[in-house]
Amino acid sequence: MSLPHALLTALLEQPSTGFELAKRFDRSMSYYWHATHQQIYRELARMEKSGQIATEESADSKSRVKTYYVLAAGKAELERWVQTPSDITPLRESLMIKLRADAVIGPLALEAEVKQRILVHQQRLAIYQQLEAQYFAEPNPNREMRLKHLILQTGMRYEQHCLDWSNHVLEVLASDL
Amino acid sequence: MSLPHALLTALLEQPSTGFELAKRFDRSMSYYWHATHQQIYRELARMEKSGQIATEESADSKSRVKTYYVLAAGKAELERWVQTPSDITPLRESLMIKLRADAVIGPLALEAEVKQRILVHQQRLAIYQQLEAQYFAEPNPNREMRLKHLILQTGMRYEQHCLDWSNHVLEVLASDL
DNA sequence: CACATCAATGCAACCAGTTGCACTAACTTA
DNA sequence: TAAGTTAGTGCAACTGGTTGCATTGATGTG
Repeated sequence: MSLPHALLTALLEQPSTGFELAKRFDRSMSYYWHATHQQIYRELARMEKSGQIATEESADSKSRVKTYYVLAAGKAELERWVQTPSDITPLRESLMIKLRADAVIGPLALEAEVKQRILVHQQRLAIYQQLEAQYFAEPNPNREMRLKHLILQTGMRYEQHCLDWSNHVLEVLASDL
Repeated sequence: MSLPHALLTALLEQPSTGFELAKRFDRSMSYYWHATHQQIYRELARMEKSGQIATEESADSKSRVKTYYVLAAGKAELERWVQTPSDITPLRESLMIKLRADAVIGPLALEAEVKQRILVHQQRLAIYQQLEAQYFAEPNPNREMRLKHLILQTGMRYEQHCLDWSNHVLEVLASDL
């Protein structure tokens, strides 16, 4: 289970409220680990109970806003987890099932869905390219920035992979007419 | 939710018992849609109740073995589903979280896990190549075989993509010493 | 001032996936 | 023939993820 560790990482970068975390997740992690705000709040409550994180007392006490930060136990847990190999997350790709169904019970007009995906992957790629230009223009980045750049490039590689594949599928489907 | 439709597809190819389905899933679908035998049995029971599949009466009635086959309603449902675009399944890649954690709290010896993954991807690729030689040697395949070959090639492309990426990560991590 | 919108947190119910165990029937081998 | 393995089905309990809704306070606008 990786969500708590993703949250620990995000909180180490920047102590935040649940709401801010949810937003940052959407922006910076949602393409390789998705979480809803509900999951995030539940997980934060659990982690607080187990002593991995704590809330900063807000200046005016009437506010409900909780800013979480990581305790030593939380950082230790993150280090432990990072160094424990985890299983490869199994793929879940419904389009493959559809392709197989199409193979078995005849042409079912999958082109439309593949074309739709091409648009989505192109959009994501464009967003990544923009992020890259925005955050990774620095000529001599430090280790942290080099690794974060690597993560972004991973996303770009993946989207490009999906694009290439989608175009290939369109060719194969077209050759079947 | 794709599991019922994956099962419908598999049952259209070949009426089977739950046990056989579980085995075939492991062999032919597990790399893009994983399911445990528990899920499969539960789902088969649901689909029987809703009239999409039925069980063949076994010759000697004392056997508990149930061979399922697809009813017209099941095939119709599969066709309907294939033609309804589904959302792209969000990625869940814990190694990315580990990389990000490594970027934030310093080197944590990720090389070992990446090297382990390289072995796994190589093994999978080897299995796929063997399957390709075994089932797709035919010079002029029909539409069904062309599409099934495409699905297998998708798996091979994906594993190759993961291999290339893993090697790239090793390089980046090594350049950080 | 009333109304809308956004920031922020959370409950409750549900659904999907996992784990562990238990059972029966057939076949296999010491 | 007793013990072990494999085929085959399934229950129960749990965890993780999703959906829908409710609440509160602040800020903005006709």
